[in-house]
Amino acid sequence: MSKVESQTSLVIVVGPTAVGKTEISIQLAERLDGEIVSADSRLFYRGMDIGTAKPTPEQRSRIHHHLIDVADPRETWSLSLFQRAASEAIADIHARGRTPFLVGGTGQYIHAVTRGWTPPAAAPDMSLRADLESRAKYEGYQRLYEELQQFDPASAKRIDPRNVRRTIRALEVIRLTGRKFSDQRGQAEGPYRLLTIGLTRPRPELYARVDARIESMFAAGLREEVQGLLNSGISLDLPAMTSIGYRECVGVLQGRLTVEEAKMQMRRATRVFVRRQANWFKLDDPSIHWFEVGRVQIEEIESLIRSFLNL
RNA sequence: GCCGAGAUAGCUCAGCUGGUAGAGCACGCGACUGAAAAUUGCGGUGUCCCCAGUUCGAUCCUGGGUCUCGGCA
Repeated sequence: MSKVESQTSLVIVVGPTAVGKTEISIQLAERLDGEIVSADSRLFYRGMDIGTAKPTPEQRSRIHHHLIDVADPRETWSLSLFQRAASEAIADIHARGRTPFLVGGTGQYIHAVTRGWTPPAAAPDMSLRADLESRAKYEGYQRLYEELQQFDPASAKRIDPRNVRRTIRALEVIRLTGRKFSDQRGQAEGPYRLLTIGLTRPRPELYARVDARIESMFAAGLREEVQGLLNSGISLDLPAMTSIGYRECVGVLQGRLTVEEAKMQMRRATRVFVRRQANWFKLDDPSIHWFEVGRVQIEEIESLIRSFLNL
């Protein structure tokens, strides 16, 4: 068996939020006997459906989706957990003779899978983080950063001094493992044979879709969904509750924001999000096959995938 | 109609009795290896409402206009 034949073929579908990934990827999976592995840091969580624009039950009945609704919102899922679960799901789909599609908007997670990242194995230590956070607050972020410079200059060079989050993570790994953070983050040969489909739309069109989607989220009961989470006693500083739409609705429910203000903040935050997502997948990346949604026929993408899969 | 206040970046506004401008947000670009829809770095934005005058020089001073917002009729 040649190396190529022994490698699992993986189709990636990327693109900004609201571009139309969900529907297009389902159609492609239907035509190509595929299953979808979600690469989205918010779709893990059960009970967060409206604000995350999760694929609907109807959509999910058409195609098997993996890594959706796999966690309680009170849990914290992470890059490493995702990476492991995604590899398993892909292997499982492949073993059953079907085609895995990795679809989602969380660029970091997709790179971790496709580029064979090996993140440092030290699991998050919340009390250590809280400790370091309070030091950053009372002694200043400079102190933490100086500490990082001292113990791991290579990491310090790659992290902005004021980026307390990343500084803390690096210090955490050093503290927990006794080794430098920079020595532990690796990148292996990616384990898959890849075809990356990028979906795009002109920014103004995308922004208009975002605005419309925000309206329909409220119409569909976003506030009630958030109220339900609050009723369950969820803590507001969990990652799940930092999601766009959720934090703003909390503001409304606590009387800090009007609905109009919340919508405006959501529009802004989502547009910023769109731009930041674009940092992970560039239009001039030669390894990505870009298609403008609305101007491309699904058959065109399908036939590209077919030839990749040798069908 | 009268009396006040104002007109500066896409928006909200700052601008020391004159030397052609600035902050937040927005917008654009970048970083990211167990919080990533998180966190964070960098960068443009302009007939300083119009016309005249004073001045070597007006966003700033003077006069006139236009418009906006208050208050009183």
